[in-house]
Amino acid sequence: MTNSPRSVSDRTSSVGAFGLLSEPARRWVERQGWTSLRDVQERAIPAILAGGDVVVSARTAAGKTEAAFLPLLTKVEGDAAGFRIVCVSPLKALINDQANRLEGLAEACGHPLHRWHGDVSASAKRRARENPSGVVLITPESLEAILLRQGVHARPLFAGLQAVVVDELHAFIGTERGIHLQSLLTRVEAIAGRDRIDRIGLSATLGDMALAADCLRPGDGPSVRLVEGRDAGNVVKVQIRGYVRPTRVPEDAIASSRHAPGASPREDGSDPAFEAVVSDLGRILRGRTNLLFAGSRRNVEAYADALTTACGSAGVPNEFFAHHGNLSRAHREEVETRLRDDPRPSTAVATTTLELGIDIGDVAAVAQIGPGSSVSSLRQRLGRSGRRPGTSAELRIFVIEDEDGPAAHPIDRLKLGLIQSMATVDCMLGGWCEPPPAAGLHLSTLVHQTLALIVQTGGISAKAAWAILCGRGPFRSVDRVRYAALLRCMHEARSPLVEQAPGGQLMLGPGGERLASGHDFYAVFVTPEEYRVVHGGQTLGTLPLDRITLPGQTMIFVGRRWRVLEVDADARVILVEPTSAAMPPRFDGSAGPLHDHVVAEMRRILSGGDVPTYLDQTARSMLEGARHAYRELGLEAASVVEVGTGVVLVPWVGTRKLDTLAAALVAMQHKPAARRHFVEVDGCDTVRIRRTLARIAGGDHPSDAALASAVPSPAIAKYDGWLSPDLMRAVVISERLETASLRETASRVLASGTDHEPGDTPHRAGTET
DNA sequence: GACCTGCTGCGGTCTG
Repeated sequence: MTNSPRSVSDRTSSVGAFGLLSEPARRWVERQGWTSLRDVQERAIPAILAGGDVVVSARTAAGKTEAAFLPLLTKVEGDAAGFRIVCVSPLKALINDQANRLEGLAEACGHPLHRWHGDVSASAKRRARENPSGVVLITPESLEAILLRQGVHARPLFAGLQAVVVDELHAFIGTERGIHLQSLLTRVEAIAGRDRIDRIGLSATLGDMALAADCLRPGDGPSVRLVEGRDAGNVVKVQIRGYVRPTRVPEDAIASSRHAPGASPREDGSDPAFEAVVSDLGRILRGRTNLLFAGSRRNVEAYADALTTACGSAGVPNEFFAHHGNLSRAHREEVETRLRDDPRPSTAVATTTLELGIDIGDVAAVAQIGPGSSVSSLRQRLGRSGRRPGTSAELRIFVIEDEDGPAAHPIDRLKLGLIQSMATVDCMLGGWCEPPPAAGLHLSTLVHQTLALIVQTGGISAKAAWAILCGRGPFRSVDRVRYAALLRCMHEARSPLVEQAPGGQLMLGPGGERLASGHDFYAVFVTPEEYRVVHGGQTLGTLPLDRITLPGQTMIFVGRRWRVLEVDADARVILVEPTSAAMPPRFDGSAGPLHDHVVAEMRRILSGGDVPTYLDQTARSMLEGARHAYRELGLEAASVVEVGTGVVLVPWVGTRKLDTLAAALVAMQHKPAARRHFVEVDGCDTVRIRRTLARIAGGDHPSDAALASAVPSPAIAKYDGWLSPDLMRAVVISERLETASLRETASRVLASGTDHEPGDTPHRAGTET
């Protein structure tokens, strides 16, 4: 948006939407010096002025915020007390960004703007509560806090509400927090005594926008109007670079030649493949502003440290800075500010923390270690680069694969990290991205919302609670019978969460009182307890509590090396001092689900013959080797490979179907382990597994409930622990498994192996070369 | 075989 002598009103082509705005809003636009409204604004303004629910989608920095607030502030009216517009945002940092952006516009239109989140002073919130008006920017958790703590007194705050805006709608889709938000919006409508209050969703462009509409108005997605920004994306330059990690040398060889080049990869950084990646990263990224997505916090620390060290060795100033969720807010803001405002080149080495809409400006290039978690994440990341007209987005993916060796697992020869990277890129270039998971039962969050509704109302009948949460709200797949079962197990907990008063009203039991009065009740997600890492009185960040840390131990953190001085278990503080040698700390976590479509693309790549130009020389020869191994392992024909004392099943399906197959095999007395792309079954041969798979394919397999019982450690969500085994199984069936696909998955493994009837000589994967 | 997000109100003490 550059200054220009010509204002919007001079241009007849823009008079359409511009002319619909109120005079103060038009004057504000002119004062910005905009020469025209953006495409998405042109089309969103009439849609929002017409009323009803609207999803506005466009790429980052396309002007979505103004596209929503120009028309909303134009039509908001009435002098009665109460908030006119509530805008819910997933991050405190985004609320602060938005407030700076919207303050002038809101003021010009005569409406006050309130920020409302945990870092906003209690006095500012009290002022807003006592004199509610205009626009409030708020987090879901703070909205929950208002409903909980104000109870019936919250009604005047929302009675005159004219619209709800959901910022970064895509960040809520398919998540537990998204269900919470949907329930909150229903409760706000109920407390305002209104059937519907207009909802405006601001979203990144997704593969299927109908799913965003369903998220904005659960149960009535088709009534939501979609406005998609048409700003053309810039040219994308992609490269996938391969790196071979040499085979681990035998133990005695390590003992005799510990420092020999090409020896076994070690965690202290003497892994030659890691060093080659670091050296190329330094060469490619230095001198510009970039993002490097390293995948895990541990990798972020390892790469940031190695790149910083390399800068030191080269005698140049450091340009590489770690950024992840365990680092202090102050440090992260410093990195964000440097990326955005500092002319000096810098690269943030980050996890997913820099994927969301935090304003860091345009970066020159995006680099990534490994395939990443999904196509939609890759798209978000790439959207950070090449936004200026005339520039192109640059993406480089660095993939390390082990060298084929005598001790290697046969499946490793397929180079699935490289193949998944290629599949993810191909899906993205083809315009596809993952849809959110099908709606589950979300009973953990229903436990939370039931408690919250009781606190908010001071007591409510089961019938009325069901009507709001399940009838109108997001828990539509929970019928009255199942809700009664849920209330029963909430009541039968060792310390009851709910009790029934003589009049039939639901009240909190002692267990419910304890949960609802706790500080962490406002959020529906769990956070593990953590130690604060402190140096010289400054908090550097936090580390998970379960990590055993002892004085004298060294670690890499914030991209620098430290020695632990003291661990204070009571205060949960780790005191550290700088040191010279260290290893990155471990964090825990598990991988997210892989979609069927990406896995199908992987198979297409392995069975195909064309070599994409985006591969570098090493990646090309890796692909050639992987295709050779694919044929040699017989995977063109069969999806069963004998390995060691067991078999590997490769049905080429995504995580949920793979987990379902593994659960069925457990229930049928096998010993499977579901890996990222395949299932390993120990102590079993081809004949026996084919017999089992044939039974499954024929429909002779355990019931859904038996499959759910075979899933290890099913409790994941915050209040899962309060569900009965029956309800927990129902949750697992609806959210973790795809039982309807089981017969087909088994058939896929069998059907591709029609050349190998039971009794045929099975294909034997040689571990010899 | 990963990541990220959030948080009230009250009563006490201190300061200008």
